[in-house]
Amino acid sequence: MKTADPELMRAINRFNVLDTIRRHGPISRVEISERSELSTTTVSAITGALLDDGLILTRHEGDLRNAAARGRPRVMLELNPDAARVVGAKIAAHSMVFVVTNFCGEVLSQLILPIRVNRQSIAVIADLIEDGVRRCVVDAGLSLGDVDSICIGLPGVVEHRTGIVRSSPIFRETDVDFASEMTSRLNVPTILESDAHAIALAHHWFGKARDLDDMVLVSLEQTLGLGVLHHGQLFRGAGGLSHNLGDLVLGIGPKDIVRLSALAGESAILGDRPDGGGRLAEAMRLGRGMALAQTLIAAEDNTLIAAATSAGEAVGLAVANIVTLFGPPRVIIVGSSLSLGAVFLDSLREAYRRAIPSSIQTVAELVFDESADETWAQGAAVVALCELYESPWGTTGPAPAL
Amino acid sequence: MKTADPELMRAINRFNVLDTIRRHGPISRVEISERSELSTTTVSAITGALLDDGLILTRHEGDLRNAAARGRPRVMLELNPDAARVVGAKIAAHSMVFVVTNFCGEVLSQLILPIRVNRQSIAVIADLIEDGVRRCVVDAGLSLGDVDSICIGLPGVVEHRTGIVRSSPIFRETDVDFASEMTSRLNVPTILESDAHAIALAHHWFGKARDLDDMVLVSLEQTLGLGVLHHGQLFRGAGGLSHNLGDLVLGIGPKDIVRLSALAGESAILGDRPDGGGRLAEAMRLGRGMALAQTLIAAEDNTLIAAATSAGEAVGLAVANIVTLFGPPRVIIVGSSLSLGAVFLDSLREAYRRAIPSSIQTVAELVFDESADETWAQGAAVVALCELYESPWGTTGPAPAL
DNA sequence: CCAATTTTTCCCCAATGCGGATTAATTCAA
DNA sequence: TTGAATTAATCCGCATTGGGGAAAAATTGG
Repeated sequence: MKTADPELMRAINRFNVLDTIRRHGPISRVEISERSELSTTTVSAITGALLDDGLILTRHEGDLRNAAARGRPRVMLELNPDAARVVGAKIAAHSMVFVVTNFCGEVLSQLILPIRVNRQSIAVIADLIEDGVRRCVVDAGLSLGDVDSICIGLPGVVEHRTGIVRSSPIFRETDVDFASEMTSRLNVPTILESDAHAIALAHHWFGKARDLDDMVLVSLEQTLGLGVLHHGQLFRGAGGLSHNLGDLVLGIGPKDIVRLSALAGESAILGDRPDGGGRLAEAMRLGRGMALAQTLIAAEDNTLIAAATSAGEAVGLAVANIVTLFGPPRVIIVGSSLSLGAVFLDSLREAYRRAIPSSIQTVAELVFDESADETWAQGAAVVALCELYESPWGTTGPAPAL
Repeated sequence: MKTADPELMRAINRFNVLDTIRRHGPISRVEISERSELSTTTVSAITGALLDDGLILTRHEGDLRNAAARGRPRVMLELNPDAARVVGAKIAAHSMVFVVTNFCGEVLSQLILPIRVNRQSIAVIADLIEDGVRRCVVDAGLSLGDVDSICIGLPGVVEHRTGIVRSSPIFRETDVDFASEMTSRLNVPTILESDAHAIALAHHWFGKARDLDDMVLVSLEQTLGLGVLHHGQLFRGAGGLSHNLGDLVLGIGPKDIVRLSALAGESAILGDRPDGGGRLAEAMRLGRGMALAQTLIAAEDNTLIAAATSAGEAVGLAVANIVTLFGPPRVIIVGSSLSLGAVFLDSLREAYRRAIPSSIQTVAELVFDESADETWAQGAAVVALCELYESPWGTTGPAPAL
């Protein structure tokens, strides 16, 4: 258990104030005090320190109170966008996306590399990522020295705490200490996170969960991932494991176990087609599988429609089970499989409707979101920013260890 | 978000010290200091306050160091068993169990009432519980005034935070504010908890999870429940909901959804028998169903063996899915269904073995436990004690509000 | 009986958050 | 233009916390 010294107290309140400023745009000290339930004195002290550290800025306008406001006008505070820069990356089987963001999480530059990293050696993948990071940083008009932190989002089972990739569809090996590898290559603190966790946090900051501190996100990419937000924080299982949704068992067939990934994984939907496999296989290899599938479904490709339908059904059941376990007010479903379109979605919704127990029917709402590629990378950047927000920084406090 | 004042800091450290003393028996101040990473000065101050408050006792013996220990001997500290008394209750369909425990959670008296409360009105159930609590307290040689807190463990979906029973197989109504009802009846602070959460905490304090701060417990009673311990605390979903495992979907049949409760619920295993239903139905009504089932299985009742087998299979799959999601180091499985014996257990283990993904095959170990009835009630008592431990109490601090 | 050793406490310090008084910056009315 | 009213932000002093180092306490070994 963590010992509670004044330093911790400080860190907690400091983080709360900073987070309040981030969430509620330009905001006055009084309002921070109301929202955070800290006294105005304390807020003043903390914002003073944050100003000294250059993490926030004052702005003498934008007071939105009743125009007939008497008295001393409020000074609005907002994040200093230039207080830090981070790099976020999303590595998928057929593409890599990089973004550089400022302290607010706003994208300064982005780089999409449609490169197949699938099953390359670790060294090659690390090379490609290193290159992508460096290029994206240069595109933003910066150098690596200006970057405070890097976060790489990966599919699979990623141990955030230790920076080890337990297993990932894009790695041949397991238990790879990839965070250390990238940190020493780039000479910038680099952390890892599951791609599902990254996009979940992106939705909490910018997307469809801005208003919620509890929610669940299901990502349907090559790998099926899960992100659980609990009291505003990512719920990382014991030891910081991410969740690997594809391994969920949906039923037990006559001969073997039926897993979710076997019904709803990208390769399950698109692969193993008796006819016309050539084009689709080729598209899949290039990461364009879902786009082509959309076209084929529009052309009433019955094999594919059947696959999409059963995939939707499987995901609907899995989501219902997750809602049963976690009872979140909202479930956000993202990922490339959404582009399969109505066939998939209707099937998913219908299966969910049937599977969700009536007692919690109204608890959760389903939300679908087809995020752009860079949103995923932005999510990774947010993971990095979160750590910066919590770090001690600054002028005050005993050890400004940086 | 909670504001971090000195009071909170105090509360955290105080709780840590108290919890360390509870867990590690008679223990010296130095050792507390080592374990909690607080300075000896702070430990001394806190233990001083705890001694003043009468929550702990000194003992001038039992120093287990090297006998040839020089210097001032350590003074051992331990919980004061008489610092408080709580009542824990477990309400099931066919029986109620009450215990009175001391501050250590040791049972002072217990009362088992084999009464069917199933589907009685709320008022009648409340009457029965009130009576049970009063009797059990008297049995312990106490009066209600000596009781500091009461916790009632119930099957179903229980909102601990608000004290509302969302749905329970023993209640006809839903959304019952049962905590208020019992508090006003007994005039002692009364809280609720799901029975699965209660037994999970009991295992953390006294049972098979003493050594772990992360684990999952699956309870197989009339209702199928889940308790998740995360960093030493019960993981309560958003809003403090308990989990209702029985609603999990295991597959989708040709005509309808197949839920876990339909395969592994008590009534699913024992009910709907074409032959010999009379005796079993009668036994079930009296809550002796599982005991009789054990006998029948030993006598090679094939219908029942089949039911137990498929129930085990279903639970095995569900447990595998839960391990996939939470990745706990240990899963404890408890509940009356365990008494079905090897048929059930072997089937469960085999299904689990088949269903658990190979990547996390070694993460979790399965442990089975047939706890006595009073252990469940003791778990409820522990829930009550946990709240007492966290409450401010005492001589120090600004407001000794009691 | 004294030295050595170990535990526990005492004294003082730095840091924190808070309450009340004070200062700052503005609007409104005369 | 000036002063009163009003609201925001800060300053000062207080209580509380935990921590470090010195001192006291309680033993054992010679």
